[in-house]
Amino acid sequence: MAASTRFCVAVHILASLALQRGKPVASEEIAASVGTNPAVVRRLLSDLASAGLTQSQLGKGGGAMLAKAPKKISLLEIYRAMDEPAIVAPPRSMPNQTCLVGRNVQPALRRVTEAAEAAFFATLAGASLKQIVKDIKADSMAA
Amino acid sequence: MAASTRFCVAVHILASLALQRGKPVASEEIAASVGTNPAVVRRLLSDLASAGLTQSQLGKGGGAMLAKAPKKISLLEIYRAMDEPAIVAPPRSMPNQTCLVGRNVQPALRRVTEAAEAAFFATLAGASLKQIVKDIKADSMAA
DNA sequence: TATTTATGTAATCAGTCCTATTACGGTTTG
DNA sequence: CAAACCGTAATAGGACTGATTACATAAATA
Repeated sequence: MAASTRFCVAVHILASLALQRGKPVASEEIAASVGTNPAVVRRLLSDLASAGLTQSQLGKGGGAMLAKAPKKISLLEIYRAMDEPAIVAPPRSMPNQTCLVGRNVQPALRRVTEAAEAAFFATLAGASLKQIVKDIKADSMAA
Repeated sequence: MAASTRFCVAVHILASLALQRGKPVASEEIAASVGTNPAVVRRLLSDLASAGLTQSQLGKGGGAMLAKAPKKISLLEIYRAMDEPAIVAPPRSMPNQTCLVGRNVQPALRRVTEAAEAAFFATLAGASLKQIVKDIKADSMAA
């Protein structure tokens, strides 16, 4: 699978914005930190803005800014904004419905996987962008 | 992303074996229940055998069987046997190491994502193949 | 022993998704 | 009006999935 790296990059972007405290940051500047193309950053920023996490200022001197305080942005919100697919992907072809197992395995399994995904999300919900920013600063102190 | 469906299919396969109570089941028969190609089933079975969850009998009248009791097979073991990639994929290109954020975001983020993945795995570890089989039977009763 | 049935594995192919890149229209500042 | 910047679409290269075919090997059986 070519797994999506969007979530990690989105966190990187938001952390960069948080460290600028309201000053608009150009997509080109962010892209230089992430190590990717400005258009990629703008595309992610577009999704983050739709989710209400950022806002952009057009025109000269413009750029992206946080729309909420870092403390109020949970990692789950960021994850959701990326519209990632389910962690556990169901089979592509329909199982044989005339078979006892084929008819019932996937619903039975889904009950467990949904609980597991919920546990995953709950952990992300418990961490905020502020914590990430704090960790970034702490790492810089230690070095 | 073309997410992997291997885990769900593997559970389907193992549930089919569990319901046969030790009688070897041919890959063709399993494939008919799953709705896929026998070679796909054999490939998954190969991974499951490597993980010690199944064993195969070659030759005429052969097929696959469980190597352990359903009660002793957790969904986490099955998931691990599929060798799925990490749930949260790190960026492909290295962030700019001369930048405070670029240097430190990913390690900081990883601490949280590892905790989230651990929560996901813990839930899978708490469920066994036996439960799935029981649910399958229960569903058939209800219908 | 020859035949039949099955597994194990490799090779290939089409389809899908991801990221990078280019391009261009629209917006705001100066 | 010119410059800087965003928003979005289109395209291309790479990577991974699952389906399929093929074939060597192993075990049961007549």
